[in-house]
Amino acid sequence: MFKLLFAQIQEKVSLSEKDKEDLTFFFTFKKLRKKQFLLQEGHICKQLAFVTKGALKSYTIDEKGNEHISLLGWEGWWISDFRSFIYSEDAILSIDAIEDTELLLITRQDYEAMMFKVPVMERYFRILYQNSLATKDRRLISSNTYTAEEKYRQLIESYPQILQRIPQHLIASYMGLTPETFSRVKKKFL
Amino acid sequence: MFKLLFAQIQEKVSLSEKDKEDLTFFFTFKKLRKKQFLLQEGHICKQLAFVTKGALKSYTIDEKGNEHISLLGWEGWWISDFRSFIYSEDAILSIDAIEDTELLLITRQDYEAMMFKVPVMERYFRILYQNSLATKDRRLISSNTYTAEEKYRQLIESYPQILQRIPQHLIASYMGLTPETFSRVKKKFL
DNA sequence: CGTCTCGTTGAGAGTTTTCAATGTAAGTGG
DNA sequence: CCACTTACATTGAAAACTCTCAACGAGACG
Repeated sequence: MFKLLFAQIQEKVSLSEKDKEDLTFFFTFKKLRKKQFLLQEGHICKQLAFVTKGALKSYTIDEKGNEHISLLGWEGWWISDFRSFIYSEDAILSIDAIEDTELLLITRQDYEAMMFKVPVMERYFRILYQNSLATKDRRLISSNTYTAEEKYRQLIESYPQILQRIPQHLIASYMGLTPETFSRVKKKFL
Repeated sequence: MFKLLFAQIQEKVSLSEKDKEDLTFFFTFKKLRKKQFLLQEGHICKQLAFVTKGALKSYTIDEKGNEHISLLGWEGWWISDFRSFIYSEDAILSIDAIEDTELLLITRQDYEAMMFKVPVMERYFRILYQNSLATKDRRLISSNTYTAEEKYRQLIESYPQILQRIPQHLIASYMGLTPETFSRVKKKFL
C-alpha cells in the first residue's frame, strides 16, 4: 500500500526504515468509486492525497457551467487544492475520481507533524513543488503561445499513453480546448 | 540590503538573529542595468535571484521570434529558471532587467548549504513554492478559460498599479495577448 | 432495448491575430 | 540642446483560429 509512495519519495530523497515506519502513521487509506468526489468547490480541503491506484481530475466550473480541468492525476501523483489545504480557505477546485481510485490521505495537521517528525519530507516537498512549478511554467507558456495543433503535439510527446487511458473530452478540457476542437486536431495527426 | 529579504522570509517563517547573520554569507549582491541579461536561454542557470530593487522579466522566444513572458518580477520576488538551477539543465528561459535592478544572488551549492545551515529555509521555500503553485494554477485556469477582457479585469484586480510601472506590451505578453489586443481591451475599460 | 456518455462532423459566429500605417514619447549622439 | 533614431501605443481591415450550436453514430451499462 505504501510501496508506491515510498518509491516516489525516494526518487528525490532517501528514507531510512525508521522514516518509513513513521510515515505510515500519518496517512489514511481511502477508496473512491468512479465519479465520487474527493473535494467539492467551496468546502475546505482537509486532506492532501497521494494516488496509489486510479485517476482523478481537479477542475473548476465557470458561470456557463463549463468544466475546466487544471490537473489530471494518476498513480504516483499528489492532488489537492493546495491553497485551500494550506490556508483553510474555501476551495476553488473540485476533485473527483475518473476511475475507481485508491488514495493515501494526510490531514493538514499531520502534514505539519510529518515535516517535524520526518524532516526530510520538508525537502521532498520543496523539490516536488519546485518541479511542479517548472512544469506549470511550461504549461502556462504553452497555453499562452501555441495553437491547438502544437499543444496536441506537446501533449502526445509528454504523455504518449494518455489517450489510451483518459477520456478525450477530459484531456481537451485539461488543454483548454473544446472537445470538438480537440477531435479535429487529433484527426490531423492520424 | 538584506532588509527586504528578511522581511519577505519572515512573512512565512521566523528567523533568529543568528539565522539572519548566517544567511548573509550565502548571498552576493549584483546590479543590473536596464536590458542587461541575468540569464540567457541555453546557458545553465547558476543562481537564484532575489530582487531588492527594480524589475525583471523571464521569457522564451519562439520560432517566429516572438517573446513570451512567463514572469514579471520586482522587489520581493525570486526569479530564475528553476529547472535549470536545480538540475543544471540548459535554461529554456531568458531573464533580463526591464529597469535598473539590484539583486541578491545565491548559487546552487550555497542554496543547498543554506538549507543545511538554516533549516527553516527549507520550510520557507516549501511554502513559497506551494504558494506559487496555487497562483500558477489560477493563471493556468484563467489562461485556458477566460477571454482577453476577463483576463484584463483579473490582472487589474491583482496588480492595480502594474500599468503605471511595466510597459504595456510586456504585460500583454505576460498575459498571452498581442500588444494590439491588449490595447483594444484596455480601451474598453476607460 | 433504451438511455446516457462520448466522439465526430458541419456550418456559422465570435474572438484574437496578423499585417500595415500612424502618432507620440523616449533615448542617443553630435 | 536639438535632430534623429528607436521604442511603444493605437487603430483599421482582413485572415486565422477556435468556439458554439446542432446533428448523428457508436459503444457502455443497466
